[in-house]
Amino acid sequence: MVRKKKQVLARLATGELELMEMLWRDGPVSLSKAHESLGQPIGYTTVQTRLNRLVKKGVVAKSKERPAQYSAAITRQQVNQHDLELLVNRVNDGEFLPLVAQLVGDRNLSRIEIDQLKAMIAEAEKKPGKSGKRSTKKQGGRNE
Amino acid sequence: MVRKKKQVLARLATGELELMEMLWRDGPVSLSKAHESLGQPIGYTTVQTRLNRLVKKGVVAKSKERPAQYSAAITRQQVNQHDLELLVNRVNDGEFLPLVAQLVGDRNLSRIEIDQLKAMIAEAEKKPGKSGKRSTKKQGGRNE
DNA sequence: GTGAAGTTACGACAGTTGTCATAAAACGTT
DNA sequence: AACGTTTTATGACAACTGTCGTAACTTCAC
Repeated sequence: MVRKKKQVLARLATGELELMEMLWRDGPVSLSKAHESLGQPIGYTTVQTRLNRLVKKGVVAKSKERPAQYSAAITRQQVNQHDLELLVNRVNDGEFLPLVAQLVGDRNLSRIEIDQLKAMIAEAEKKPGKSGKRSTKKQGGRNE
Repeated sequence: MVRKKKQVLARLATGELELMEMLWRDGPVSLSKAHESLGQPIGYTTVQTRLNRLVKKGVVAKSKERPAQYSAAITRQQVNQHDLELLVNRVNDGEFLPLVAQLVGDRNLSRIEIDQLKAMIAEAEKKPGKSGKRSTKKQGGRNE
C-alpha cells in the first residue's frame, strides 16, 4: 500500500500552536504582519520557516498574491476536538467524564457557567442517547 | 539564580505518553517487562533509551535494584490537568465551556453519564462559587 | 534603468524524540 | 573460573522543530 502521509494532523507542537493561535486571532496576514503580531523577540525568517512548514503540513494556507497571505487552514474547533480525543483515548481509555470532572472541579464556576453547563446537558439529553451499552471507547473502527 | 530546568513538564510528546500509559497500566516494570507490555514491534534498547530519557525528565522513576524497576513519577491526573489547562489557555483563551461542549456534543451519552454529569454540576454548585464573574480568564475581549 | 526596500527561497545548526547497534557489566549455572 | 544470558551504558543516525543568515527575486520610487 501507499502509506498515507499521516492523515491530517498528529497533534501540533506547542510552538506550532502558537502560530495557529496568532492566525486565528489576526486573520490572514502577510509574513511581516505575522512577525509583528507574534511580537516576541523572534527572527523574521524564523517565522517564515515555521509558517512554511505549517503550510507543508497542510494546516496553514498561503495565498499566491505577492505579499503572500497566510491563514489557518484548520479551525480552533478541529484542534480542540483532535487534542481532546487524543487525551480522552490515550490517557483516559475513552472515558471523558474524568476530564469534565477535572475541568469542572478545578475552578469555581459562576452562576452563568453552571447554567450553561446545565443547558448543555439538557441538550444532550434530547439526543438519541446510547442507552445502556458501552462502546464509547475503542470500537474497532480505525479512522473517524 | 540557577534557572530551573523547565519547571515540571512541558507537555509530553505522543510517544512519551505512550510509555507513561504503559507504566500507569502495568505498574512498576523492569525494562524487559516494559518491552513486552508495549508489544509493538519496537527494539529493546529503544524502550530503554526512551524510558531513561523520561527518567532524566523526571516523569519516570527508576529503582536502584538490580533489574531496575521503572514507574511513573507523575499521575494521569497531573497529565490531564496539565494538558487540559494548556488547551484551555492556549487555544481557548481561558474559556473551558467550549471544551466541555465539544466533549458532550461529540458523543451520545448514556443515562448514567448524564446523571454523573448532573451530579458533578450539583457538586460544583455547592462550592463557594465565584458569584460575580470575571477572573476565570483574561477577558481582554479577543474575538470569537 | 537603477538602487533601495520588501519578499521569498535555501541552507545550516542545535535540541528533542524515535530507533537501534555495540559493548561493557552483572548474574546464574556448571 | 568460564560461559551464556540478562541488564546497562553509550554512541549513532534520522526526522521534526526552533532559530537564523545569505542570497536571490520583486517591487517601487526616482
